[in-house]
Amino acid sequence: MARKSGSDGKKTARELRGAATRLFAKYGYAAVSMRQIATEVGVQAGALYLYTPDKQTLLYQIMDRHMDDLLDAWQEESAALGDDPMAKIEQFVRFHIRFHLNRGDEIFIAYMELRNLSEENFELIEQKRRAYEGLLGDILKEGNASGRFALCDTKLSSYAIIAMLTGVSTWYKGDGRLSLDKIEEVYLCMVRGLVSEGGAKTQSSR
Amino acid sequence: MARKSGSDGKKTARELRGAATRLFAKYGYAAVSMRQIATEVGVQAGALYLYTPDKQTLLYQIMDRHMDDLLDAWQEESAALGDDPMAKIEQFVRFHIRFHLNRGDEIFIAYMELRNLSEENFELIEQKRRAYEGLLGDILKEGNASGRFALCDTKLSSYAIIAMLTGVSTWYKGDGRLSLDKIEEVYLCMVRGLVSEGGAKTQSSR
DNA sequence: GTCTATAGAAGGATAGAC
DNA sequence: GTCTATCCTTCTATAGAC
Repeated sequence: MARKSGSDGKKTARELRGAATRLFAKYGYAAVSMRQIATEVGVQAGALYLYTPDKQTLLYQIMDRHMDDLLDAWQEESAALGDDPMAKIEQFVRFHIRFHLNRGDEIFIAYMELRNLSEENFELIEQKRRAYEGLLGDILKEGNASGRFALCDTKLSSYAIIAMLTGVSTWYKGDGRLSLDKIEEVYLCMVRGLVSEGGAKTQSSR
Repeated sequence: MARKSGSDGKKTARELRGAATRLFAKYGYAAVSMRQIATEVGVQAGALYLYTPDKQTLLYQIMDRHMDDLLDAWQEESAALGDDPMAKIEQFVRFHIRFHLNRGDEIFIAYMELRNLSEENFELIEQKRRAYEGLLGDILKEGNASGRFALCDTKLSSYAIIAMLTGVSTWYKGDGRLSLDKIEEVYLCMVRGLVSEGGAKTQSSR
């Protein structure tokens, strides 16, 4: 793999993924052409195929890498946590908001472009998506079983929490009236209300 | 406007909107071709342009009609309501879930294809979308002002509630373990938890 | 490693026959 | 009101020069 001076394959590959991520998020996978991506990267369209076999694989790799990052980051973040379900869910809320706000483009793609994955690729991503949702589901189950939570419904509570947390990405603009800390605090407050329905309020450590 | 027997313009126009709605929801606006739509309708591609000036207008009309239906339906549904914010929000929750589950395709389009609207069309739709979200916002403001609710944050609560309610569309399949009634009940329960945080629980009339 | 050139398919939209 | 035929553009992906 001889390399000319002045060119850098690794860098171009990175820029390709970056450009594709930005453009897919902004205009949608189907609406973005390889030519557009090439222009953004600063190379000719044909040159892209040195770095990806096709457009579909480009989409899949963006989503797959995102899911891996997400799952790995939670592994790391949750390692030091004890057994208290309330502490766990608070950590999860903070984690989800923070992680997702830092990656607006990837999130958008992850939620909008599932249907543009090939059948096989969809299955692979869907599996990881379910694994992530299962993390929250497990916390809720534990909390409900131990009596720490009083859920309206375990499964639906997990859907509702994921939906409201992910929804932050749809309106958050870094320049608003609310700091990231304040947003986390408000969502913690709301999630506490959700998991404690019908029972005594448990004030957390925050 | 002479018309041959055996053909029916009104009917074809209706079928065009129906086919476009189904296909846009399933594959995405950008990924669907006019030829595909024509095949679904059962006419030739050229014939579509008797009923719509272009593809963009087709998308806009689907979304605009949907928003009008939504706003009109709430007008009707809320007309008989009194002043109690808790009664209002319960009605809103039921209404939103029921309305949206009956129109999975339109919802999907309304939330996924905003970015494929032209700039002017986007503004028009966005205006109606904000009007709808404002309905919930007003209920929350009233409830908070009267002390009936104890919200973590008025604006964010409305975002969170809309997000969790709309999220139902993403997992609901008419054949699941949960009936529509049960789903409404669970979401009512969760929303009560959300609006009553930190204060005494108010048991509603259900 | 990137370029130009191009194959080959498909797209939106229009014209004119019937 | 619908058809066939077609214009013109754009697309993904490949071939081969440098």
